[in-house]
Amino acid sequence: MATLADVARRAGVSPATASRVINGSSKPVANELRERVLRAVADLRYVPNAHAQLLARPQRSVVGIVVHDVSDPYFAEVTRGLQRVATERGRLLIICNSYRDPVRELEYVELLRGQQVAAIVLAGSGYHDAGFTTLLNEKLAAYEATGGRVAVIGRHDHSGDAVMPANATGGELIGQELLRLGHRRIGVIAGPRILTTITDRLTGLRRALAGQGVELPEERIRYADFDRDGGARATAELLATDPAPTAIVALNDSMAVGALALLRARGIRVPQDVSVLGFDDMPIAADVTPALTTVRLPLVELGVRAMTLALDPASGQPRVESLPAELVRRGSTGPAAD
Amino acid sequence: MATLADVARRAGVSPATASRVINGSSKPVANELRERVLRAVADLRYVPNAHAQLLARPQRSVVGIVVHDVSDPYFAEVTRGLQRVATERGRLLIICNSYRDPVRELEYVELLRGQQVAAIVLAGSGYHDAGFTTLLNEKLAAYEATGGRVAVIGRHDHSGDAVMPANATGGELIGQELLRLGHRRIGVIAGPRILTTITDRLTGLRRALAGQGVELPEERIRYADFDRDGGARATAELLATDPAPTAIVALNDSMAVGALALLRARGIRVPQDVSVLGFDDMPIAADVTPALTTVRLPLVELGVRAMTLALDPASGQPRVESLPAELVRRGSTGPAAD
DNA sequence: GACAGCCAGGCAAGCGCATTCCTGAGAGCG
DNA sequence: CGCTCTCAGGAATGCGCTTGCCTGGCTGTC
Repeated sequence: MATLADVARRAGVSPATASRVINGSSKPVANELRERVLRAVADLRYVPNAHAQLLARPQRSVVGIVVHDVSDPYFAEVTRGLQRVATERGRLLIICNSYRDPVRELEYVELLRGQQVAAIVLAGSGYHDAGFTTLLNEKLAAYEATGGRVAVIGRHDHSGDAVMPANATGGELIGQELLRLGHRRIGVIAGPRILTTITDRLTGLRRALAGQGVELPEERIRYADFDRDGGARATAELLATDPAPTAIVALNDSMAVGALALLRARGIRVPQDVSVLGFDDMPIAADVTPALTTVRLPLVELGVRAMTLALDPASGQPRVESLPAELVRRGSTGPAAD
Repeated sequence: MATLADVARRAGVSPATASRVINGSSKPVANELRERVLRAVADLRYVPNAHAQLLARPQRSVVGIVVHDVSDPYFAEVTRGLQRVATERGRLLIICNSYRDPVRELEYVELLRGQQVAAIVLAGSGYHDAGFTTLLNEKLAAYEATGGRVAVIGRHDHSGDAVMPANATGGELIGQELLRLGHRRIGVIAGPRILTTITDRLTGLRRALAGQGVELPEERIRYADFDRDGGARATAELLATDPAPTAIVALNDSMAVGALALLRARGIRVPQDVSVLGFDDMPIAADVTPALTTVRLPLVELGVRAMTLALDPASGQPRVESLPAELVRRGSTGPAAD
């Protein structure tokens, strides 16, 4: 790799001068020298060593984000928002997938810290694990103590800047809609127990139902993998309960799609025999059949806000922005069967 | 940020010793000193400055990938494969989205080069743009000249290691299936004209059809945005041609989903009135209604192979691996209407 | 008891760059 | 013509770290 010194030698100038013309320093350089340097840069295909630059002048321009899984549509959308703002502001993005593994999440925070990133955005649910939370906050605090910025999306486990989707409210909206349609036997596909997002959504749902005296017994809650197949499996289990639920609530859309697929395979009609509801309103939700009734979360906006928070100068106290949830009625829900 | 020197001072040793215990150097260090250093590291929450490390010992451990758009399901899957291998081998991944902009792609290659990444993987279609191709190859060559490794997925514009999905074969498979079902008036939703992937798929399709004397006139090919809405718009245009096509081939699944949505909105039955075919077999393809007949590309495998190629030591000559395409028949296709 | 051999740990160089400080040459003025 | 002021460009330093090399104290052997 060609170095600054190579460029300088070829141009017949000192490295200092070469550096100045390459960086457009305020210090004036004679036109002839400038051109010689530029030509040498082109000839040598010189690209500055970013590590050396960062060592010499520690300005942090990279932002790290830790998401559960970019290929999950939820995070794909959130990431799109994060990316948009980062790019607009000329920041490079390092995307790390934790695959919902708290240990890996911790490792990535450490790694990002070593990379001297300007900010870290943690996107996705927190974990019900006090030990983990303590450790995470310690690491985050150490990072912030050195000027690093942190923003989180949808998690309670960090007390700094955060943008929060209305998970509980979304749960309530679903509960109200179910009651309106006369459902009282409700099955829930809940995703991994360890995620706080799940608890939040479940709590909202429970609250709404309890208002009308409807219970959510533990046997009608299935903790499944957060994807399509997890949803299908959980649906099969719920159908095996007796009496079977008249409505199935999946706590994200991927699992709802799995539920739809299994019901179709079993010849069970949606919504005539059973209603299905999702959560998130991921892009494909309107395109499955029947189209999915779900709770819309402003996914891209979550990312946009979080990155904005992370990149704006730190304010004295933590800023928490709440983003609304909204019920989207589509074809997968109808009046209770009995 | 605490530095190595801080740690050394606190432990009462030299920076050299501290470095050695932290890196687990082969050189032995007395147990007592080792413990003192470890304690200092913990107390100070010391994390080595990755840039300084990379400067001092230029071992490149991060890999950069440039994709068109991670939130596109196609690339989400490919990225999953890339990520898997990178993680297994302990490499950090920098993901850059070019959003199908050649200029941005060039910029990212440059940036990744400056980051001293060990390898660059370019995923996604090349461009019909000779100027761009030349520039790209120049930059890539300069990068490889300094020991950088390059692998590409599904593009012809670089002569090094590559893994190629069978785009043309996939097009042929679709053509054959169409002929088998008796379709002769075929509309194509083609995605951006500038992408070589589109041309490849189109060429295969044309070849199969030409075998039976079926033509693909230019007015039945719509060059649309590569997403759902682009597919819907293009479908509306194709329906306006007279006589309307009996089958619509979308050159990726997202556009096919858009086609399905528009047809449903217009009350046109699939496959009775018109057949619809997609390309890629993205995860959701089986869950739309009717389920999408499409060409399956081993998306995750593409990523796995490419990253493997990129991380394995360079061989003398370029290695090109071809991955097969396979037709997946589902509910969206049927015999021609007339 | 003296010397060779060995090993833990420190010293210092250098990775590639930005930047401060200094030098030397030219311009301007008396 | 000589002096001072100005400014372009170069020398040198340091960012945080790794590592080759050297030192000093120890053990072992004859």
